[in-house]
Amino acid sequence: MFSKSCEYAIKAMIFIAQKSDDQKRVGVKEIAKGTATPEHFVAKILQELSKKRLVLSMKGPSGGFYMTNKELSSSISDIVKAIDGDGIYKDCVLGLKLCSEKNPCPVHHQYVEIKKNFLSMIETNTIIEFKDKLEKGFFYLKNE
Amino acid sequence: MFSKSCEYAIKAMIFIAQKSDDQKRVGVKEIAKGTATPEHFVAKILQELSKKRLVLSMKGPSGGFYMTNKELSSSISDIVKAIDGDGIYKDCVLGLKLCSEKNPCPVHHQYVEIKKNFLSMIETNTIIEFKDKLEKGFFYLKNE
DNA sequence: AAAATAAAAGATAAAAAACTCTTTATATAT
DNA sequence: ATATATAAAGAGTTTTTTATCTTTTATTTT
Repeated sequence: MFSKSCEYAIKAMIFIAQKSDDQKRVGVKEIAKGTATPEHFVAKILQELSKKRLVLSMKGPSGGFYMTNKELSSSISDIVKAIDGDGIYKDCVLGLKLCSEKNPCPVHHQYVEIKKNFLSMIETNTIIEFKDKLEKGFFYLKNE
Repeated sequence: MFSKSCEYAIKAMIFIAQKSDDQKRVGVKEIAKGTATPEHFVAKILQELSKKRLVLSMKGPSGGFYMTNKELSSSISDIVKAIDGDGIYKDCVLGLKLCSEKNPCPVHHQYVEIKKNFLSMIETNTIIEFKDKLEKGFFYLKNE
């Protein structure tokens, strides 16, 4: 579904949302440990997220990654598009190059509906909601 | 979503269903050309499908790949499981190792419903239906 | 200003996926 | 029987993804 990079990006962003605020930042080591991701690899991904302004960062002592309300309002979809691109939006599920409404693959019409729900899911779920729900104990992130 | 191998497998099986019957078989070259897939690569995948009895094959002159009613009743899901494994059935969409009903990731409950519809789609769509529908002109396969 | 800390950048390496080529085995047709 | 056609098997190669390591740059603290 999503690439490993993308999965790591989502987990890292949720983790940063938990642990940081305007005052407090989280370092790569802590993020890697807290999300069970390879440290150097997740560092690379964080660079990318930072460059695209999905997370903020500060160098130096007491530096690290953090998010403000703006970044916290990112959806899963925003992260997916930043890391994996928009393939999930436009590619045919069977991999046909020219599949479309006018030239549909055998499952195109059925898939349209399913995709709509899936995209809606990743678009409406934002990081800040995860943070809120997690704090209320509705969900668990660190389960691996 | 699916690997390239899996996409090629699905296309190849639909193509074989179109072009072959008990008497007539299709060769790798024709399959590759008819599905716009790399010849040697799709040959490899056909070996796998043949070993797992999703398609039948005969060596020698007038040999090639073919399917009987039994093979024609395979679903997309059968092909996916044969080539990509059952990850799509059991893996967490966010990549969490221990995500489950009891220990759900933030989108688990929403995804359950979407996944149900998706799996239903790939389980109920069988190769023989594609063949029938294609012959009736409802769909187009070779559009790339 | 100097030292320390932490991300950014860049280079490298390992693993997996995608793809190609060559040889072998098997069936058919002559 | 022999020649031929075709899939099976196996051994590469290339590309992409995943992962690691090193150096540089920016910031803070002392």
